[in-house]
Amino acid sequence: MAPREDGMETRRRLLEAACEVFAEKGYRAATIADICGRAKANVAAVNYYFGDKETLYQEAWEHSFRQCAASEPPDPNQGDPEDLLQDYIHTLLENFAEKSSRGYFTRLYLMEMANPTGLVKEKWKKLIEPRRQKILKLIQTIMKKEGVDEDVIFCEMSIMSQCRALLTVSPTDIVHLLGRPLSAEVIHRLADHITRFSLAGIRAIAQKG
Amino acid sequence: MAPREDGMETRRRLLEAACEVFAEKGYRAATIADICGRAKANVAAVNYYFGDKETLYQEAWEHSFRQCAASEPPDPNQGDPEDLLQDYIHTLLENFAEKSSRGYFTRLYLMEMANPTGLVKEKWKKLIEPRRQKILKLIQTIMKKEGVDEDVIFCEMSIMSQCRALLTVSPTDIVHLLGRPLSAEVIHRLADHITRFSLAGIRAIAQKG
Amino acid sequence: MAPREDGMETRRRLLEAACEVFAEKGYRAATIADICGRAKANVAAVNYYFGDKETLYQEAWEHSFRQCAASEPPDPNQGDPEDLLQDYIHTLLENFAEKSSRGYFTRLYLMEMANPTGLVKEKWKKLIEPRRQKILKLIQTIMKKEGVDEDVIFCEMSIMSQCRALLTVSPTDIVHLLGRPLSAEVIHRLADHITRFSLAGIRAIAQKG
Amino acid sequence: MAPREDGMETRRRLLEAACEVFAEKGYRAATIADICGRAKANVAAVNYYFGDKETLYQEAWEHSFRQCAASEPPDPNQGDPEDLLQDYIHTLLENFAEKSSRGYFTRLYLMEMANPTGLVKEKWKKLIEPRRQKILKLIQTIMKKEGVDEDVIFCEMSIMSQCRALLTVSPTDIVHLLGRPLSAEVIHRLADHITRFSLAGIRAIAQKG
DNA sequence: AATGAATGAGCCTTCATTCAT
DNA sequence: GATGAATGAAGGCTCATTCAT
Repeated sequence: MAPREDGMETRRRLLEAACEVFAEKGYRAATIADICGRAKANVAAVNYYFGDKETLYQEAWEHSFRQCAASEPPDPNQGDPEDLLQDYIHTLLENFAEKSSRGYFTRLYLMEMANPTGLVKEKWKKLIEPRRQKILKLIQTIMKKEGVDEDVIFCEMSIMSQCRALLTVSPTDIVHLLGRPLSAEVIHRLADHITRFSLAGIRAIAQKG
Repeated sequence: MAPREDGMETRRRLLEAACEVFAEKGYRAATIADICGRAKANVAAVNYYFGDKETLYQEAWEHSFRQCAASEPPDPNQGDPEDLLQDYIHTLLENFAEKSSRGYFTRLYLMEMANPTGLVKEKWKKLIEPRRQKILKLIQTIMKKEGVDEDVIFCEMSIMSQCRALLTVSPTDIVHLLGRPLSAEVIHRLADHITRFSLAGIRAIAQKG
Repeated sequence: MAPREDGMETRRRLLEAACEVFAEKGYRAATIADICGRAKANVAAVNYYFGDKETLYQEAWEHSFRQCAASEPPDPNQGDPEDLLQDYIHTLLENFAEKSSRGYFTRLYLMEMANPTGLVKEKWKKLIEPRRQKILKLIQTIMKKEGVDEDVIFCEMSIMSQCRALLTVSPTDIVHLLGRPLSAEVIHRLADHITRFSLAGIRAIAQKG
Repeated sequence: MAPREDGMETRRRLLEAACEVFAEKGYRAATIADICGRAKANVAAVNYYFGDKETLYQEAWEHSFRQCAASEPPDPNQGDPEDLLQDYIHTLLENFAEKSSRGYFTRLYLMEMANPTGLVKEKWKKLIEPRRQKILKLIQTIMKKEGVDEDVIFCEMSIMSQCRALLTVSPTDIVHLLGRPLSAEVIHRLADHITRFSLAGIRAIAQKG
């Protein structure tokens, strides 16, 4: 009945749906039936195209990461390091708040951190680590350090954990925490806050010795 | 083999096991059979003592929180606010790093934030909110503000999210991130880092106006 | 703590509660926990006093029957047979409509007919059959027959099934069926109807030959 | 061993088995495992085709009703009303006595009346009520009444409850009650009895005013 | 004598996966 | 190549019953 739509089209829809559902419910709570339903595909489609749920999750993880290219960290040499950090924080937070497909990855990422499935260790190394190295480099530059030492690592942790905080509050809690819904404007102010707070922190750490 | 330990003993064992399993696997992935197995009790014991899995989870949440009493935030009038904050951050991180039962709560807490079950809203209000208010007060004092405004809220978020960062890294990742296992000594240095970083951040925010 | 209240008192309360719950929910849906709860007794009490759920049901069956002594059928020689039948039908219907403990038996009886547990066959023979014989005798007298033949048996069935009809309509359905709640007055009119309808029926059958 | 009978075949077998088991044991006592066993299907088949036990019960209710199409009540204008009533009563009783699948509905119906699950209210309205209206009309015609008043409703109750009486006696009891197994010939005589008894009853009620 | 604690068996349901077409 | 049909394994929950005191 349905025209032969090249197969890869169904596969792509499954991937999109998987990102959506996994990001929404987490690995365990997400069901293949739900994913296939949203992709308007048969329940057997996941096994046909991906083999099993685990593989689908891994593929969805990478897929959502690729969609989210905007969060590519800046090269420390492309401008003033502090400005670059500020821009990156803003981009990251906007990305986190994003409801569209570009926002899936950040949820998948956080869930994996808080409640690891252990399924994406390889992807993590392949996709996350290189970016982290770039951030470390940027912070190192700001701190005017020779290499990436513990201070740099700690500062990166401080900055990134603040950015992630946005993910750990549910929309309803945000109203209570911040007294209003999370508008683009509040996101912007929060990004400013994190930047100002962190640059001061970085400087304090850089000068501590 | 030895029943009749007069009830509350079995109940206590179930609660301990529940904390352990929920903290390890999350609400969904945890099974009653696993919990009862570790508590050396029958699968029906959960129903007998708690009614259902949801109630057990809620009780485990509160139980693990009570075990974690060391995290009681300081009163802003009990000494120099900055010293109090430093002490609190140290206590918190030691608590977080704790592998024993006192450490369960922090994992349960983070999982609930990243992947909410929606089952602990009441407990949250009762247990978490009062402490948060104390921290806000302490930060407000440090910032020499009249009341708790957005700056104070953002600063609290910055500090707490840094402390929680310790939770979002799995033990194996820690080796890669920090280059060595998480010793008490590293925890101490990290607490120092967060304190120094955050006090500088707070000051920068307080003076921004 | 509780004073030693003779034990048999608890047993009696269990029996009352069992009648109530079995009549309300049927054998399967009734739970020992519910019965013991209403009797303010321990869950183990039923097994202690009655051995098991089946025996409790049988005892409750007989107990509720004994409570319901008003439905003792009349002796055909105690007055005008048609008047006696009329009185009996009225008594029966009032009994059926009864909400108090006297009304339990009629529900237990009907449920057993419609959905037999097979547990009360002996009780049935011992308690129900003798009454049935009396009714048959009464009808035989009205029909001026020499003995209990098929006509008499069929007439008894006709009359009793009409009386039982009251049980097969739930309170809410009654509103729709009869257009109003089942008041004592409607019960009375229904008893009049059944009497008039049945006496005419009996006469028609008696004269058919 | 032979799957792929193209779906509806297994579904049909489940429905048949469900009618059988529900009619035999009632809603609560019937188990999905038993039903699937008789339908030679996996326990998960019920969930696959019907979603849950409740829906299966509702579908079985309607299915058994459709099988039982012979019980369509007559139109009062299609002939002599008294003859039509006689024919209908005969049809009904033959239907009730039926041991094959056509007889399931009457048991399901009576069980629902005596021990309501509350699950078939909609089906009841859709399937039972229209028929009842037809019977009421027929009785009204016989009584030469202008409309359906309480007398008509009471007469319908008297007639239908007599017909249903056949259901409330178990096959073994029938031997004791009627002195012999329920042969087609006895059914026929019982139908004659109910007709004669009821027509006399109706006339007595119609003339009472 | 009487009871709170504890258990095992069974039920309904969910869900990833497999199979025949 | 792609899908509807079908299944097995496992989980949560209920409940009558038993046990130790």
